[in-house]
Amino acid sequence: MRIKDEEKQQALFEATIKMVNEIGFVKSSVAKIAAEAKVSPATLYIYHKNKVDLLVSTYLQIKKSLSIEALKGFQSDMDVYEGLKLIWKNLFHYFSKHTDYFQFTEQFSNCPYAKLINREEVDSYFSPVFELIQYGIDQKLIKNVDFEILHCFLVAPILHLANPTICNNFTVNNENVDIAFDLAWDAISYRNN
Amino acid sequence: MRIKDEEKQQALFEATIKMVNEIGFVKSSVAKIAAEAKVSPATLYIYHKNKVDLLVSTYLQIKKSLSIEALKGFQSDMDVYEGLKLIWKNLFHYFSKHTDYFQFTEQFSNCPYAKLINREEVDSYFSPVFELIQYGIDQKLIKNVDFEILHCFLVAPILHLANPTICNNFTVNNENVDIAFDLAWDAISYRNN
Amino acid sequence: MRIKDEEKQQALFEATIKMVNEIGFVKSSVAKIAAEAKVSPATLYIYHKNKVDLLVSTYLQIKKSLSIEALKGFQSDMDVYEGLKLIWKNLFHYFSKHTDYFQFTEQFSNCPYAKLINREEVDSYFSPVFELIQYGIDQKLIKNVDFEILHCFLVAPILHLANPTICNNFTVNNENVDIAFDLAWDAISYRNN
Amino acid sequence: MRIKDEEKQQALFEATIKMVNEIGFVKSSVAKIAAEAKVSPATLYIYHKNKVDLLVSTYLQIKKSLSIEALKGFQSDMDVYEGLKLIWKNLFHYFSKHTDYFQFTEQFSNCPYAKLINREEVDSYFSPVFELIQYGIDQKLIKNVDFEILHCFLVAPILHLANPTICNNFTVNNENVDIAFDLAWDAISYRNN
DNA sequence: GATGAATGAGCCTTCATTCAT
DNA sequence: GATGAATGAAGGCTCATTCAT
Repeated sequence: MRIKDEEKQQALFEATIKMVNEIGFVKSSVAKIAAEAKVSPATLYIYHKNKVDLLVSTYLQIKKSLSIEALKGFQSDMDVYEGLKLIWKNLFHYFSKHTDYFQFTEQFSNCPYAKLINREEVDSYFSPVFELIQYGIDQKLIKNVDFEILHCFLVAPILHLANPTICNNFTVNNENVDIAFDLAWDAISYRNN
Repeated sequence: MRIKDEEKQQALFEATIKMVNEIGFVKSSVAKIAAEAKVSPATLYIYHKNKVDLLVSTYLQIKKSLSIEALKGFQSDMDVYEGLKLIWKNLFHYFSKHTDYFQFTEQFSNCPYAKLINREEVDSYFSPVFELIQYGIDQKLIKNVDFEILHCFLVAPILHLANPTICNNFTVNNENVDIAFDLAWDAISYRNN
Repeated sequence: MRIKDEEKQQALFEATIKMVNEIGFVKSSVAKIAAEAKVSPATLYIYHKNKVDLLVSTYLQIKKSLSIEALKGFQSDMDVYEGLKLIWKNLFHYFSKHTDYFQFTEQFSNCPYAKLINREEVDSYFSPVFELIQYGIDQKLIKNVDFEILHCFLVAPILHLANPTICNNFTVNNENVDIAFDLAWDAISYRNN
Repeated sequence: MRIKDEEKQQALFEATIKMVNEIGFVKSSVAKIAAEAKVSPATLYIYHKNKVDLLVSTYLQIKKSLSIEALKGFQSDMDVYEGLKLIWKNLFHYFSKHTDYFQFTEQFSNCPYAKLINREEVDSYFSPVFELIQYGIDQKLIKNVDFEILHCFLVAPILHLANPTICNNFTVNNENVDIAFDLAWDAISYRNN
């Protein structure tokens, strides 16, 4: 008996992302993805129940790895400002390094496949961030407004600026990333003037 | 020669949006869209060169109407804060009223069809906003940072908060919209402490 | 607008029977049937909802035409012996003339597709025969036994003898058909010795 | 070298019959049959050259066991009437006990797989019956007509009445079986009135 | 002997588009 | 202009069979 080939699994993961980014969900057929992964279409079905399962699990795998990278170096006793800035920079770094992964998830979250995701589970990967924000609110460092508002000022700008499909006039470098964070911080933090 | 039927045109527009929102680009076939519009597939080709043309022109039509609504009541001599707030509220209002249009464009902009759009043209619909921001910078009311950064803090949060696919715990009402704008304003405006 | 083509319909009917007889249900793909009918696979789906519908409606059409041929020349006031003999001969004649139709129905009735048929409806095509048998019973010309037993002695032998797949040593000619009917008659009729 | 596992062999035999009866030849894939037998598809190929071989040998095995059961208690010096009646009852008994085996063979004999069977060989299993009929003819107890006619009146009714796919209004019990045999006997025997 | 992995070929069906009326 | 019929190509998926362990 042959054993399941980890390389094929990985090749399918990469091929899926590549094809979806290059030609979109609409034209990314199983045949093309399999060809890109140098695997038979039938083989794909050993690793995934069907096409949707392939796409969903690709998405989840990216989100998982993203959450790990996002929290790299983070400690729960960090200063709120420092903590959020670290995560902000980690996210930009991840998106710059894995533009392809990022593009895939953005396309995914904006199409009906998104409904197939258990949002709570994915959110749980990022719970330390949520806790940090809550701590900031409690400490009156962060405005006490609807959580989604805070969350969106901390996340949406990154997704926007790092996304070359949407925003192609922006250069992601240390300076710009720092500047952008300052805007985010000004948005959410208490002014004590 | 009979004249092209304005009603059919409109029916196709609405059907396209409905189908794409319900089942996504992937499964929205010409046949289904035509059926939804109560029109023959062949008829669709009288109004549009091909499927892509149908989608692209649907997108552009929405963007056009969006820009008109966004600028409703705006005057070029407006105060920067007031002007931006007006537009901010107009946008939220439009997205709440036309959730379906909005969803369509979000799905569109995040998939490869977006490459087919002449971005400059669409941006030109919104040029008064850009000019207002630039004026704010010149007047030292708004931070003098990369334009994309400012732009994204003014737009990305709206797209995030108003999008039920992404953000379903947020209630769009006057109070929340005002609060959110204050965060945006704090993000982009000069602090003079 | 083009109109539905009666010839294509008929070509599909014949092609289905031909393929199923030649290579069986297992290997009779939609592609092969369509090719045999000189029609695109897609065209088949204009005339039939799916493959099963094609097979079922082919079966029903044959059964309908069979019932018409079987009852040709039959009158309700006929002598029981003469009536049954007429039908018996009509059936043999039909099966000899349309061996292909016959083979198709036999293969169909013995496989799970048969479950999809509304038996009562098909039986209703043959109701005059059933009434004649019942009349024979009432007149004490035919044994008063379970109806299925009578029915099977009147039908099963024909299906057996006329079926070249099962019975290839038998020559269907007038003499043999008459002889066979005498056996059937002896089976079902009262002996008054 | 380990020895072939008799249990696996048997499991495949049963699984084949079960699947073919439940979903038909068309949908009975090797994978499904193997799964039903709790065996790997690859294992199946140790016991059978290919899929067709599996089906054919399943058919032959049933036919063999059928012939044994059919002739149980039969002796070559039996009275013609008694002999035929014994076999008639044995057949009904077998078909009632092994409805699944029976259904399989009926489906098999009516589809192109039947061509792969060496008919003479299968017939040879039943040669005592044929000899008995011939003896009956010689003794002028049985009509001297084409052998296939006699054969079909002795066999076709059983296959018809015992087959729930074709005939579902008939109750197989001792009384009905006896009555049916009387019809068969009346069909084939000389009348001496 | 036994097995799950692996596969090219083929399955049924739907696709975007054009034809003929 | 409007339409349902028509289609070759391609869609997702499963097939019978073999491979490698």
